[in-house]
Amino acid sequence: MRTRSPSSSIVKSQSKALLHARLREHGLKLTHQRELIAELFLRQDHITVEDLYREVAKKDPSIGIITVYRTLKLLCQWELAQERHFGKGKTIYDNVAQKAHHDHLICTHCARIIEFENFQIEKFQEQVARDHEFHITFHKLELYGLCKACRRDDVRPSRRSEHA
Amino acid sequence: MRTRSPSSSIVKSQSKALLHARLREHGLKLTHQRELIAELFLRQDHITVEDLYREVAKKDPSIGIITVYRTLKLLCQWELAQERHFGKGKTIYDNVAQKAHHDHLICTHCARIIEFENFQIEKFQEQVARDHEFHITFHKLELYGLCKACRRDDVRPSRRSEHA
DNA sequence: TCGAAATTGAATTTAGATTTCAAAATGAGA
DNA sequence: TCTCATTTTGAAATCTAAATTCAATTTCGA
Ligand SMILES: [Mn+2]
Ligand SMILES: [Mn+2]
Ligand SMILES: [Zn+2]
Ligand SMILES: [Zn+2]
Repeated sequence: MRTRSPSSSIVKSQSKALLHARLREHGLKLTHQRELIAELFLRQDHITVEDLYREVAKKDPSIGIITVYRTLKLLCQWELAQERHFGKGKTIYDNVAQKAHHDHLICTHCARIIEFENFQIEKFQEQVARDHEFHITFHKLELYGLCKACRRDDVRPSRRSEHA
Repeated sequence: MRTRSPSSSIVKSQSKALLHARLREHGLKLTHQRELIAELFLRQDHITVEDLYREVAKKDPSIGIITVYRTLKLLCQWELAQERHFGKGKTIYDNVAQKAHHDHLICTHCARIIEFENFQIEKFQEQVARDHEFHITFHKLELYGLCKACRRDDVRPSRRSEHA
């Protein structure tokens, strides 16, 4: 992980300004729903619609999950978010507002997601593409397995079940 | 692509023997539905349930798509098939009966899938894992872009629409 | 403040996949 | 070859994530 999310109050003011700017650019309206959803989304790294909806509902239970879907779609269009499909489950939205391209290590035991980038891998990807006269526009590299914490747990099988 | 599917008649007899052996091992019954579905599946590289169902229906329209789902699930359990989720669309079933691990180049224009393997990339993946004290159990590397044919077409925009 | 235009939330729909269940088939043993 | 317990099948129903529809509400520039 290269970038760390800045402190909550900075995120809050920055994300509000960012959101307002993007909305104006596109002739869209600033609603309190969009404001809250974007603020909570931009405060974290990776989240599902369901989980973000739950967070949103804590602050304003009148907001519908469908508005969460729609707001995340907007954030994707503006490249503040990116859809990810790890495993076969629900879509995970990656907060890429302060991040460059990166790939992921995904723990199949506790669902932790670790970000990384490796330029050597990317160079060999280009080599593979050249060999096949292929032109890469984007790529996904996902490494699944056990994170540091879950590897430790593995030697104590009794603790396995306390993980998601 | 390292392995090429052998000629149809060899595949047919081989796949029937293979299927029969696996079914016996697991105390399951050899039905003509399973025989046809497996034979047609093992004859190609990558296919969706829908497309395989269409192939099956040409030979025996009485077979239900649900049996195609169920048979592919069996083939996956026996590691003759593997589910892949390219893009966000339907599941693609990869015929891995004669293949070792490999990754994919996916053309976003014509949907062509090219298989490759690159040991240097895999080595750097292990390096990344070591850096994060992570233990990789499996991975996915997908390179999206334009294949050789579609790059050529791109300089003649009028031909674009003839592709899927 | 007004009012056109955008946005919202609930209900409905879609799409892919899974589950349920009665009828049909398979195949081991007689 | 016949019997019959067990497995398998196909259709329909169900499930889940996500998209669409639409009347009511909100936003924001004039
Ligand atoms: Mn990420
Ligand atoms: Mn493949
Ligand atoms: Zn873990
Ligand atoms: Zn192509």
